[in-house]
Amino acid sequence: MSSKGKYYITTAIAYTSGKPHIGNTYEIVLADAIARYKRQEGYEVYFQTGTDEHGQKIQDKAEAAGITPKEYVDNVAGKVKDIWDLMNTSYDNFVRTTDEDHEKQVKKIFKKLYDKGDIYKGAYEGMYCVPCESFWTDSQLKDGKCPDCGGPVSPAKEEAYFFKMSKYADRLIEHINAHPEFIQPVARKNEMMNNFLLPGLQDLCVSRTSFSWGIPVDFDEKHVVYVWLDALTNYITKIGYDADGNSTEFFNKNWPADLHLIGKDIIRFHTIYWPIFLMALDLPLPKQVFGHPWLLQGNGKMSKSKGNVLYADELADFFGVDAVRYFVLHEMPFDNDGVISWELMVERLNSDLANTLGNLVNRTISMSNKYFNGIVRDEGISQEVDEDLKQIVTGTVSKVEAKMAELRVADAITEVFNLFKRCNKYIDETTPWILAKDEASKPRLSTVLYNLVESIGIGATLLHSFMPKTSEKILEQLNASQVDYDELGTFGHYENGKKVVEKPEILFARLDLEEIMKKVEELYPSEDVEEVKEDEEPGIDVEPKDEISYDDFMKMQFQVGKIIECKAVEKSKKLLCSQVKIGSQVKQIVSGIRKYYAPEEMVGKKVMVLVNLKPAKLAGVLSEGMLLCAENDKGELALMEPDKDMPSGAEIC
RNA sequence: UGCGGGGUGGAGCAGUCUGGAAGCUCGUCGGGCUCAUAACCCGAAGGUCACAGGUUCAAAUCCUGUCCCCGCAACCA
Repeated sequence: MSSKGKYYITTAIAYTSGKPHIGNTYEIVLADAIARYKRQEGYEVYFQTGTDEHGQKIQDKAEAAGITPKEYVDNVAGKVKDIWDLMNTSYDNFVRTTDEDHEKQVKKIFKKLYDKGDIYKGAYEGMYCVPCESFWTDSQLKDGKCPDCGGPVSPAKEEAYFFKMSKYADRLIEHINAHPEFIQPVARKNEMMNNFLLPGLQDLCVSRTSFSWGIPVDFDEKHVVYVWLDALTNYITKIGYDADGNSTEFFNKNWPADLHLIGKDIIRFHTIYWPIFLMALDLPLPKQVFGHPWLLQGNGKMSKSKGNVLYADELADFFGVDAVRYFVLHEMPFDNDGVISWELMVERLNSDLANTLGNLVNRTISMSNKYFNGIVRDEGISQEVDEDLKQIVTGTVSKVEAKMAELRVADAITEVFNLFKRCNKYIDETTPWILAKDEASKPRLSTVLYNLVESIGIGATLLHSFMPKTSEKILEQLNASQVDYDELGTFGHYENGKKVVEKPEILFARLDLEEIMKKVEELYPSEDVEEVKEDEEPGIDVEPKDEISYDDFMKMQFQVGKIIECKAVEKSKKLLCSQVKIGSQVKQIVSGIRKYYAPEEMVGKKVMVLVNLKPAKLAGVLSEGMLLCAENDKGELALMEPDKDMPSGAEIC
């Protein structure tokens, strides 16, 4: 097979702040499916992935763990790589932003852009919180205090380097308009244009002095290169780019990238900042950036604090690697977030993998053994019904190809499974068990089984990009080899007279949902705490605050307030504005409880009020106090009402 | 409130750009079959395509307005 040219594909590099969950893993599997398919098609594929290892967060985490940042990222990068390997992903290069060659080039790139005048030294201005070492804009401040720690902030300036984004904006707008395929899915294009490009780009801060775990700016060592210029450049540095003009042959061959596969949250950085960096370096832009949707967990977003994070390795323990690959590849909508849960996994595995595919292979091999001792031979006794089968089977490759060209991987898999479904139907149409009863129809039966084996062989070949191990297992059992890609549109590759394996191996055993759920609960005992309602309430823990003195406590005035009027704040989704009678006076208090209380039901309630809180405006409405609420771990709120009736104004102490 | 996404048979989605017989998967019900992992095959029920106007011979699709949901952002004192 002659080469169709090069294909350079990358994933985003994973941030090494912790072990990647199934949502992160989805990206590498998706990239792998595309890479494998392109290879099968005959492209010379280069597939790069890796880890992003600098930044404050990592420095902090390492410090907390009492190890050096490098030790910390070595550990996490190892975990990332282990999961990528477990998922059987065929990357060619696993890069790390702490690699020496990368760091060297980033320094050079920074210098080059500085010399060119695209990077200039300026100052980052804003309100600064000393303990948090963070800058905040006025709008980020909470009541004039640091939103993180609530401490005081003061105006400050931090010296920083900036990149002149605006200089290249027009060129980028032109490029995006001229290349509608550049940003995928297309809907994202308008988002980028309307939100960022057309209103005018702000210069981007590309250095920091507030932490040290990064690549130093080599002509100004107290600065480190800030994330994007460090991370994005891996796409060029790690294939041989040299800022001094001595880039390798390999780089010249592979750049520009054919596809950057990334999450939808970082589309902006890949379709605006990255192209502009490349323009500044006089390099061509990547051909396509695809921002894939998110994989979410059934009951809400995956989050570590909720303890409902799914990890690829745990899923693989239950279902096997290829089943997990199948799920994430097939169940993700093209431009909508997808959902994963144990229940859905079991359902897909049973209906698609066990029933449709596994059972098909199993029954075909069983029949071959039963009727012909495993020998597969086309006796040339064709009937009309064969034609439709052959047409579907040989037509699948072009359908898959069309879907893959649009990166619609889920649809491509569906096409492959349609082939298998057609085979199941063919068995019913030809009723081999009836043919077997009559010696005279044995030749026909032989042809039927040949057609099945051949069809499954073609299907298994097409399945290889998505489920490589399963594909190999099927071919092994058929005693067949992969059909050459260019031959997939024709029928009759299986060599007459070959023998399938004697005992078919179950590819995917049907699973019992209840059993799986039982095991899941054993694995996550914390989860069934929620299930057991009858038992004593587990209670929740919150972040402890610093001890306060009795004087501190006495500074706060709590009173019973009676809500005499309440309405929704129009400009807001969350806020209610209440008139609260406290003794003889009436205060207006705004609270973010609209989700839990209707304005009508608020009226008449007697609630606990923090009275002497400094008034502030919320959504433009003045609020002169705070209605106190209890909050559970889901963030649901409940007002505090006195246990016995108390007059408004009664002090709470 | 701003930006974005969405509202299509019980569930999850496609179809909307480029109007032209409402489709897929799962589930449910009925039937068939027995080679196979209680699987496979066939059939059926079930939808005012959020709502209201408009354009058109024709609208899920185009235009106008409204309602609801989700994410992000601002305010959740």
